[in-house]
Amino acid sequence: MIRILVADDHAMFVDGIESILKNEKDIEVIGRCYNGQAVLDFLEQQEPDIILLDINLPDMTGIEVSKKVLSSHPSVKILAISMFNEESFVTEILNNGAQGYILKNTGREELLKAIHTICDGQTYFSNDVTNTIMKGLMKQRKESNTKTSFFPKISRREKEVLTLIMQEHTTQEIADKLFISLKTVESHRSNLLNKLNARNTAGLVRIALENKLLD
Amino acid sequence: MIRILVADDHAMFVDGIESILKNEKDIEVIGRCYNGQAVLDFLEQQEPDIILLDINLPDMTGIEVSKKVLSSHPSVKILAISMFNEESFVTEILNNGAQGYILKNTGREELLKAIHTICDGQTYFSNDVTNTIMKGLMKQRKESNTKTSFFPKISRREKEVLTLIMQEHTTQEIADKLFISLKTVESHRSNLLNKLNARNTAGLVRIALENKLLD
DNA sequence: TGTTAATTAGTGGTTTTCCCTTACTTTGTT
DNA sequence: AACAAAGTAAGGGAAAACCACTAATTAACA
Repeated sequence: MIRILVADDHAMFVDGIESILKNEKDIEVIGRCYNGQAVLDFLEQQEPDIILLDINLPDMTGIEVSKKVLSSHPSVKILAISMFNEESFVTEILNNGAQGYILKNTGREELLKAIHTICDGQTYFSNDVTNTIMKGLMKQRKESNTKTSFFPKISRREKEVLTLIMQEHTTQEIADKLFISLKTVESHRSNLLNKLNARNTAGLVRIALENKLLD
Repeated sequence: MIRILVADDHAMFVDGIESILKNEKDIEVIGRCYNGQAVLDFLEQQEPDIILLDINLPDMTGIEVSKKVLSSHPSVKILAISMFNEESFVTEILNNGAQGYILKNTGREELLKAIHTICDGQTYFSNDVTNTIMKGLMKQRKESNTKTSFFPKISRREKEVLTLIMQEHTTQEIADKLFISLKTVESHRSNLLNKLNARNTAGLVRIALENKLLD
């Protein structure tokens, strides 16, 4: 028997879910919650196998709920449900412990399939969601390519200096390694700050990493 | 008519693909290549609609081939094919322009579906592959949670200071923002250097970004 | 209710980084 | 070849970061 807790602030939707699930012999809805706090309170009393968790609850986001639930009850499985097929939502909640993600327009068949799959310890995502994720993966490429071109070109020497800066070497150490004067390295640093629009070393390192200027 | 170039160093496999495709009226195999350079040479003469690209070619990786092909022929679509359902391979080639990724144990039906889908400008991934990606997405979380534990815990205040450091603020500015003394911020900086095992600001920022200590 | 960890702040000094300016050299373009 | 633009190289002086040490107050937690 799979014991399920439904967490969603729209009563109508919760009813819909329940009416779908009550015909299933091996599934039992053991509770319903209309906000995040109610979920946490419920877990103090009983532990369900799966939580059907809407990611847009009134008091806290599904991500917060997921985090808190798993830190106190790590064996509980979470199936995220949402109106929105938004890449940021999906990745966020997956990175915070959800075993699956389905959309609210999901039909009866798919809902049952998702529940059983997750109960078996596997993961489940509806097709729309996987498509979104995949597109997101590929979008990264285009964005990083266009972003990179915003910066002026970094010269060979500047790249060497920047690499050594990121390896935590001081200006003096870099000068010794490159067999040039301390003052020359300082010039390169200064030019790097201008080119990358950074105020100091912290910005230099951050911008270099965020834009993958080295490699 | 969809014009296809098959690139794989295993002749047997290329034969198999061709025998599947020759029964299709709307698909024509216009060439076969046994290494990456041959693909680039072929494109000088003719431009296919889709390249079925093995990611393990003898002379260069599928990623390199994909990069070069798309920089000179951006309208060509690439369907990556591989023996291995390895997350790193998949994400790598998706970030370098492939429109799809299927495994070599893929059947006739799925191959044709993938070709048609990609030809329509959409993307296609076999189910095994999407599962792998999704698992990878979730693994990030676990790994980062365990990796993080290598470092001593960073306190709330230290986190605030670190955030402001990464935003290129000076110690004085941070002190003003947090309404504490310059010397206090210096203490926090010093503690951060110790905790994260960094020699200077550069290391602080790099380690913080590489290990996603903030968010 | 202790004990530990965090936050705060100080003295006083050293090292490192940053800014502004000046040359000389390389590179690319007309 | 001529010229501009960019790269490389340095100097002095100011600002910022780092270091070692001490130490009081507060929060966390078992």
